[in-house]
Amino acid sequence: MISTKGRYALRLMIDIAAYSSGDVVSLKDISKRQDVSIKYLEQVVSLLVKGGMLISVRGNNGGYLLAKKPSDYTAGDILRVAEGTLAPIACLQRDPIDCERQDTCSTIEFWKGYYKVINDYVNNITLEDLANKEIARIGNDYSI
Amino acid sequence: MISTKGRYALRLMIDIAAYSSGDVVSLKDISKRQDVSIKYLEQVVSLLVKGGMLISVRGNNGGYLLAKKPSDYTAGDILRVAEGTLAPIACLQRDPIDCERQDTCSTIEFWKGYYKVINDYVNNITLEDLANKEIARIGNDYSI
DNA sequence: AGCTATCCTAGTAAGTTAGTAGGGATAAGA
DNA sequence: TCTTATCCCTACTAACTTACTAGGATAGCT
Repeated sequence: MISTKGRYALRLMIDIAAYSSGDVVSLKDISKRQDVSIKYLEQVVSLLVKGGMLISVRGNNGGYLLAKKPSDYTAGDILRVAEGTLAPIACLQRDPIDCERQDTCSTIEFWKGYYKVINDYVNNITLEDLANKEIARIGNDYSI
Repeated sequence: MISTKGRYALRLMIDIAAYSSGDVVSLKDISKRQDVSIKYLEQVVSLLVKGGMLISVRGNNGGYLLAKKPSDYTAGDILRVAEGTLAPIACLQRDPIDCERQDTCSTIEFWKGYYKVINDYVNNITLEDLANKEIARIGNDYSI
């Protein structure tokens, strides 16, 4: 299963994409909207900064900015930075495959295919796609 | 990630499909071929018997038999019995979805799609497909 | 009865998860 | 310059999961 690190990372990126209008977004605000403690978000966001997904601005009135346009991130990029890997089994984590049983393994092709459908899915959904849904939702709520 | 329970369950089912010719296959033999301890296989196989995937025969010369034709199992059937669920996030485990944030969740549709591509993949590969590859491999090895 | 299987329950070391906690560094604004 | 809001970094921990090992009960063939 995808851990909270990956799930929160995705929500955090969507939140920044949806609520930033060029200026920084603080963890305090994200924490309120996403209902996750600032302290835990700090750890999640740290992975995203190190992974080049976000730019941080320190000091008073600091916060985070997207490093790229929302359309330039895929869900896969974000999840891989937060989760480490999306591989279903350990021996697929590295390319070329690192497994001594490889030649006699009756399931490796099956797992490669499994990994491929996941990658094809997450690599074809952008942060823009996800953020647009969120923006639409916020819009709908306001209009009630 | 898929745990050893799921991975071994798949290999165990393929092993039985490939090596049984109507008669039972013992854990002792599977253990040798798959290089997994009998004691651990006992636990894996127990899930498969309870899940209706295998029929067990006790006593001397006992072992296990497929409950159905190899073409009547999908990889998904086997993995779900061994792993419990293939859902990427907890709130998708039950249908209908069991999550209080559901209406305001900006990622639920993304995760539903993620789950769907996995299910589509594993539900369209049968044990027969997997066992045929293994049988071909054994054949190739013998012919060297 | 004895042998060889499956069956069932318990235990456990190591690792992971999902956080909390404390304090330091930095920069804007009063 | 001082305060304060913010990010940054490390450590800690309770609960859970994983990947087994171990011991003994049960069943059935010879």
